[in-house]
Amino acid sequence: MPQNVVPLRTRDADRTQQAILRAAMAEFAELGLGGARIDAIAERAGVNKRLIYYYFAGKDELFLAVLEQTYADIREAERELHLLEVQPVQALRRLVAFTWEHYLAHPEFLTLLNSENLHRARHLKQSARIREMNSPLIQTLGEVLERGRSEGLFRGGVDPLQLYISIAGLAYFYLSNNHTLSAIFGRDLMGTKALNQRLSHITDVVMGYVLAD
Amino acid sequence: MPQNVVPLRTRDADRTQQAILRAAMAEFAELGLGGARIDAIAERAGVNKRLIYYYFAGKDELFLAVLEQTYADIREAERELHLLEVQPVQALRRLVAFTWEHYLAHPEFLTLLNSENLHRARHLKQSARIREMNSPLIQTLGEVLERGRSEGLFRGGVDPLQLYISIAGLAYFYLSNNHTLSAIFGRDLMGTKALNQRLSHITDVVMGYVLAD
DNA sequence: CCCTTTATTCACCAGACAGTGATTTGTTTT
DNA sequence: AAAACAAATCACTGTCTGGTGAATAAAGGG
Repeated sequence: MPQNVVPLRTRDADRTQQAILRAAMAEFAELGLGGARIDAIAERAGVNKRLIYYYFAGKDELFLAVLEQTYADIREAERELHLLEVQPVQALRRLVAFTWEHYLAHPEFLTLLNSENLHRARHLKQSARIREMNSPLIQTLGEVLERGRSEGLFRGGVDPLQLYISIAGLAYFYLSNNHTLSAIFGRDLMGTKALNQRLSHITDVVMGYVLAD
Repeated sequence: MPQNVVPLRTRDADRTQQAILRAAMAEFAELGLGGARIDAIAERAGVNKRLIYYYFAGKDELFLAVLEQTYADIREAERELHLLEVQPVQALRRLVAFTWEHYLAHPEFLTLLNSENLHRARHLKQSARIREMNSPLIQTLGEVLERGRSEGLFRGGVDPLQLYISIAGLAYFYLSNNHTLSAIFGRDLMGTKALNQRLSHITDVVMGYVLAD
């Protein structure tokens, strides 16, 4: 019987680090940076607490590692968009739907960002890695807008960063604040039908703004 | 010399409670519910810590009291809008500007809401007071939209709640996430010029969507 | 002026929490 | 198989933190 080339190991630095990172992401997303507990992360990961300090220096460094991982995931997904390979109108619709669906599928991203903003982005500002991951999305969106304008489809003078922030905000606020919104307005916002209506509304808002009259 | 009708008192339940509430609002807004410290609130308020437990039962109850105060303030401000006394187009522009300016002037509202949503609105859900403060704004907005439609100015089929959430989201996301956004995109978002551009953009987005072609 | 009520202070606690030095145990190298 | 290294465990700590029981002092009423 041939032995595995990579034998099952009882100790595995990679596996342990991944377990810590995943556990930390869940803990930070649920409770925020302030509410998260290092002991809880260790328990979630099934790992001795000391290892968190062995692989990551401390709580703040661990939080930054989680943020970096989350941004890497989003950049990875953005790369699959291929906005320049379709018509401008379709490209914009695709960007709206992608943003909506990504936030919907990754609610932890929303709460992690909220935490980081509460702390005035002090972790992000220290991160060279995230600055290197600089997204080409804004520039791509600028090209889409310019192409649509030259074809007479879109209005001119649209700042791509403003539009990007608007698309994100239209999705983000609804999903991030759904608990207080539905508590106050007494309407279910997270059912399948409501979610579809929201995506449809967001798309209408964005297209209504961008399309030439 | 006539004695003051309301003499200067060294003890004053009202004044103490207000001081605690204000201090708590600042502390919760800066650090979130998890990061806020009762001792720090007592110190900010210049009040013995024990009084926090005397007037408010505990940390969670104090947080709820702050939330209720914040909502009361916003309802108060909304009452000054008089959306039904002006033309539909002007009414909508006024609502957009009001929302933007209120968030800008009250950044604590944004972080308090983020905290409450992190906790799945568990404080708000317990609050009878906030449910009583039910905002007539959505209904008013519905009337504005209907009036505009009947005059042929606005498109039909606009859900007032969806639109309200969109207006809020367009303002909220930009202001609440400005730290991470400017860290990532390397652009100042909080200068006077940038803020004016944002309000202008938001207004364009909303009007572009609502106005009939 | 005393008595009741209410606002405020004081001293304290039990558990939680981030972080660490020393040690053991498994894996790889020689 | 022994030495060298890396991964994981153990035992512990100083401080912080939300919360509380009891004492004290000011206001107000009769």
